[in-house]
Amino acid sequence: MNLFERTGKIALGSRLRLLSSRMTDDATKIYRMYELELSPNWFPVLFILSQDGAKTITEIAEEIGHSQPSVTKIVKEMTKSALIAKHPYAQDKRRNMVALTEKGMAAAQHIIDVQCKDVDAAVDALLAQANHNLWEALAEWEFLLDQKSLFHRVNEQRKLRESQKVKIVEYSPEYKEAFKNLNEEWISKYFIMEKEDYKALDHPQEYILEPGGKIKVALYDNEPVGVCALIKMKDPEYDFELAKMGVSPKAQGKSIGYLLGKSVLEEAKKLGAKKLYLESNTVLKPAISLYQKLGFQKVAHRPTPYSRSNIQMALVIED
Amino acid sequence: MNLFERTGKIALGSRLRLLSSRMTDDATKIYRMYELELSPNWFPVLFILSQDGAKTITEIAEEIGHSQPSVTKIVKEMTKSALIAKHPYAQDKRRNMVALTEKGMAAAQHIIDVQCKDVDAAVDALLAQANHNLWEALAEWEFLLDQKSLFHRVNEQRKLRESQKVKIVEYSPEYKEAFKNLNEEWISKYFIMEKEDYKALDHPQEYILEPGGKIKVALYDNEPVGVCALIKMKDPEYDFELAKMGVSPKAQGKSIGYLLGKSVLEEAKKLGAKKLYLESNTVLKPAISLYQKLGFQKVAHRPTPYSRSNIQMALVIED
DNA sequence: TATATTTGCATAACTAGTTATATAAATATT
DNA sequence: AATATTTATATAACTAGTTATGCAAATATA
Repeated sequence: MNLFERTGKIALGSRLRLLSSRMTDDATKIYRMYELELSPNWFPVLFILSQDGAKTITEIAEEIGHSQPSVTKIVKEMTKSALIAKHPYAQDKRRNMVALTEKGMAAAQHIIDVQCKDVDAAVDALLAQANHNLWEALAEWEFLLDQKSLFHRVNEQRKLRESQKVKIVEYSPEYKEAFKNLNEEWISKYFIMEKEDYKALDHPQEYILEPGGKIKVALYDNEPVGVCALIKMKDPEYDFELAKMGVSPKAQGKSIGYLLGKSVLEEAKKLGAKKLYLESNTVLKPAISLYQKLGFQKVAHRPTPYSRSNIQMALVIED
Repeated sequence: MNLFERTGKIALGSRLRLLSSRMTDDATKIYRMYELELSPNWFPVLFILSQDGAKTITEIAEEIGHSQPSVTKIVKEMTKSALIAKHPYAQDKRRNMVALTEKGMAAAQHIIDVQCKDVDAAVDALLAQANHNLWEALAEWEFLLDQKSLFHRVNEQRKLRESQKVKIVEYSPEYKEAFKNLNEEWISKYFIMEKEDYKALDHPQEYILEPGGKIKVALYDNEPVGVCALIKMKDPEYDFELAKMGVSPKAQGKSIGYLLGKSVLEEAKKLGAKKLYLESNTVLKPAISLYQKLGFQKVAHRPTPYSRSNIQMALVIED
């Protein structure tokens, strides 16, 4: 069986490279057949100059999707072959206006009138023989990858898979140590532990659960890797505070924060909460964006026992 | 507008290269994300060794479609990373059996079990979003190009286009010189001019046309570039001999010989001929294959006035 | 107006492959 | 058995691009 059928889609890059090198090799032969003394890789530059007239090297590079040094090199070669001439640009001495010479124009005209037509016809005949249109498929991929890169897409898949291995469970005393450690880790990394922290982390039973709050624990391979608390508030406006969310840096990239948040939100809904509150600090950018993703929005400042808090957010729970 | 839409299919190679380099760049990032210390271009070697066990460098190169030096290089790098070990092969000291180490096996297993799955899922999702299936299209192109290369296909188109500029016309005295020159050119290149040649080439009117034969001339840009004669035979078996076919080397690659042959065959049919004959020499390989393409088949030797003739062919004209 | 930043281009060093060629071992031929 | 050819691998030189970096000119900013 074909290598690519065996490896699967992961070899798509290789497969494209192989086909493209095959085409490039044939291109060399094709150019030789038409007896124009030019190298196939000059074509994009030749074409763009024949259509758009004089251009700077940087403009050409942008237009044809090459790097600037690549165009510099091609222009140098084409200048040597007298297809191109450089014209200094009075208004801006850094720029070199690059334009086709008479010979260059003639070559471009010939290649466009004759060679392109033959190649077009040959490729069209090939496309007609195939069930799946390669040309259109390439255009679609360019478009889709512009919107979201392959890296981005693979990363999403990875997260999805990893997050399926994460289990969110109810707090029980066996997680007491994890609850403290996972929070202490980030708090002492960015700030310092405060009195209020010790109260809640050392005595979750008394300070969180008994007053009517909840704690959720994220397990990965049965190890606790994330925690999040829902703390009952004595406030006419808010029912609960989302707090003490900590995720192990070792377990990042598995959407654990999101899964914990979602689970806590569900819990709040079950408990009949109407509005949730949280406090954070703007240096914790990933946390803030997670809160936004969960639906929290910034609210005006209100008194807080934590000195690290410089942003407050709220979420209205919908039915 | 997109460059590729402007240039047309001639830039297919460029388009493939650009997409493949985009994929390769992302592949580097993807490999980094999975924190396996391996380079994406090692993958085909890693994969094939994990599936097929030990192999020589040349075997791997063949399997994955790379050149042997490319595999030598990859194997060297992978050996340095302790993924691969070389085992001398007792029966043949030139060979190096290359196999994965424990570490290599583990890396392969991980990449196949985890990374490939994520990439597969991401690519499948992409393919599902597109109307034209890139993966299938690539497979089809590989198959179609195996059958006939792009160069071959473009050459066919060029010939087709060029041959449309060729006009086949009836002989008239203005072409007398061309008739002689075009034949003398090839005869004196491969053989020497014989008495019979001078008779026919110096006096086409008397020796060919008046006895009931025909001469056709191929014009390109209104210049005679090819000639072919149909000579009446005094033979119970054959009606005409196809002879004195000459095409200018400058006008090759335009299917002129074929067009002349077809035209002469049509003429013979009009004249009620049942069977045609020709004599040639096996050194003239393109001519022999042209005659075969026209339908002529080799027949047993019969007396001939030409010393250069070492093959005889015949064609039965169908109604 | 002096200074900092940005821009356009050239150059160097790198990448991932290629073809051409050298060398030694194995195999075929005389 | 000696010699010629083929095969397996290594190495060198090339290709067509890339990124990184430096320099000078132009533009923005203090």
